[in-house]
Parts: sequence; C-alpha cells; structure tokens
Amino acid sequence: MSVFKNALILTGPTACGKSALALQVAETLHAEIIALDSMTVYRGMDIGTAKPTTAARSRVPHHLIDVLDPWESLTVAWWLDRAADACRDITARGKRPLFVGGTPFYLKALLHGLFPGPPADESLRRSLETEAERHGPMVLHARLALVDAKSAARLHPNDVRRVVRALEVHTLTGRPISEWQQTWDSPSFANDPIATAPQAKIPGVILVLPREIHYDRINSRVDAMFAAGWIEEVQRLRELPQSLSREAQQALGYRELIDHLAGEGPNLAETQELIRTHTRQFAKRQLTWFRHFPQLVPIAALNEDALERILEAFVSDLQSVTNDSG
RNA sequence: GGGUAGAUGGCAGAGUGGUCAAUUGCACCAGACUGUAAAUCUGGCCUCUUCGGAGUUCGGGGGUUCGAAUCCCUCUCUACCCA
Repeated sequence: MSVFKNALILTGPTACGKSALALQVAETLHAEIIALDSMTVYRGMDIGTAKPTTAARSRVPHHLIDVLDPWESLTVAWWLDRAADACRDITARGKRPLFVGGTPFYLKALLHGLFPGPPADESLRRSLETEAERHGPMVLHARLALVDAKSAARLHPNDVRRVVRALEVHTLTGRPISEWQQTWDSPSFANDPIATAPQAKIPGVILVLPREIHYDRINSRVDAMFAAGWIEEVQRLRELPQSLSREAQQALGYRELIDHLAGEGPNLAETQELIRTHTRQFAKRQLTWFRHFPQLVPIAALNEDALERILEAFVSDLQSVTNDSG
C-alpha cells in the first residue's frame, strides 16, 4: 500500500562511506538513489555537503539533489512528499528506490511518518518567539501547560523551538499536539482518522565504524573540503542576489565559514578546526538517533565484504530481487 | 644582571580571608528530538559514595589565622620592560 514498499535504505553517520557503497549497491540492485539528506538539495552547496559528484550521478540516477536554490526554505514534510513522488516515479520505471543519506530526522519521518498537522505559521512563530525573548521561556511553557499538560511535561521550558510548535499546533487546530503526535506511539492509532502516517516497513542498513577511525575520516574529509575550494564556494554563496534561507545557512561548516568571511568568526585555521569538531559532534548526534531504529542492520563500513553484507541484509528482507551478480 | 606582571580543574578565564569543589565559555561524556533537524534543547564532567555526604584540590615548600585559591616568606617557571 505504501509508496515506499519497494524502497531500501542505506544510512549511517557523516563520512562513514555511504556514497561509494551506495553506487555499488544501486548498480547491483538496479536501483536509483534518493538523497536522504537535508542539505544536498541545495544548488551551489556542493563541497561542504559532500554532494555526490557528477560522475557518480551519471553512473546512477540521483533524486532530490540540487532541487532548491540556497535562498529557498525546506521542511521535512516537503522532503517527504518529494521523496514519495520520486519513489513512485522510480517504481513506475521498474527500478528500485534506494534512500541514501544520514539526516536522522528525515529518516524517522520516512519510517514512521509525520502527524498530518498544520505546517509552520511563520508570523505566529515570530510573535511567540519574541514573547519568549522578552519575558522568558517560562511564560510560553506555562501557557502550554494550560492547554496541553502532557506536552508541557515532556518539553523542557528552554526548548523554545518545540514549545512554540506545540503552541502553534494547538492554536491552529484547537487540539493539543500531544494528541496529534500519537502517530509515533501506538501502531493501533493508525486507525484514527487524523493519523495517516505510512508506517512503512522499509528494509534498511546502517554503516558503522570504530569511533577513532571515524573521527580520523571526518577530520581529513573536512581538510579535503578546504583543499577543494570550500571557502570560494561559500564566498560565491555570499555574493548571491538573495541571502541564504535559514535552513541553508545553518548547514554545518557553511555557518562557520560565513561567520569567518563576515569577519565575525575566528581566523581560518581556527575555523577549520571548529568545523572538524562540530562535524564530529554531529556524527555523535546522528548515532543517538540511529539507536532508535533497531530494524536497521548494522554493517561494518570498512570490511571488505561490506557490499555483500548489505546486499544480504536487503535480500533477506525482500521477496523479489533483481540481482544476478554475486 | 635589574624591574614589573603572572602561575587556578583538558583548554580559555573568573574569584583576591569564610557563603569555594571553586562563576562562565569551550572541549569531552550521555540523553532528547513528530513541518528550522548538518538545527535546537537537556543532564554530567577531581576522587569515593549506602546519594545523606566523605576525602583530596587552585605552580612547589614553609608560615600567619579559628579559617587561605585568596595574606606573608621562599623556591621554580612564564611574559613583558630596562640593561
């Protein structure tokens, strides 16, 4: 029933070697790749996002890459819609969709769906945020407690971003967000008319590698990005006629480089070190998400038989596989 | 050789007689995450703990004091200045 029923997932933390393996997997399984990634969607942001090269993209078709300009906004819901479209498209052409990427929130949305609530109301958000700045976050949290005790209990008062969204959903729908959010709690809730999440059972694999090795890879990849002209790329983005969207400008590394180029950040060497550090921290955050998905089969990324193990994991989950190679 | 200013927890940096195991930031460890998510937020971070506390810390040594990271002496080291 789900549009994702033929899909496969290859995920893992940043710089773990997903892209290279993905090409091989895609070629073996006759698949096309859909980027499970919140940043490679942006045109002109190539180096720092480790976007698949044109060579890679000519080997295997990639979707949801370079689909937005850097001044455009992006949300999970938009991404999920487009991912569903791409899936339908690929399936219709007799190919298999292979999600590749490491944006954990999008992965969760893909696996568990989103509650079909209202999208962001920017002006409402702005006024709530302003209020929090003036009178402190407690004010918003206290108000939330009045209309949605369950969410208030779950959310820390300082977590303004989520408190605002909870308030926003309640204001817009008259229904507490905690009611809407039951999508992720109970499968039986799928019968509820407001919870129409796909609840997809998509076979997936997660690449893992020892922390020390992983960190070395991250560090040297950041260095390689600088050597490849990352600064010039960011400079070009700064010279665009329109300023970057909030989502684009908070991309890891771009943000630090933008600050540096604007004279508001540390010197170049320090900026580079900062980006290495932040990338390592990001990888750790990704890992805390991945623990929530026990259905993903862990594969040692550096093992020589990684490709075979991935294929095995997929095959054991599939009834029909268009695979004829060893 | 003379002078001045300093030495504080992984780093930066507060504190200048008790309320100091020592503000804060960073790093580090762990956690959360339902339309900003490569974002944002939370907890921990000297040692031991029956979680009530207990024991050792603020360059080394000595001293003053009921009591010192804070005052005095001395040693070592560092930075800058004059020779």
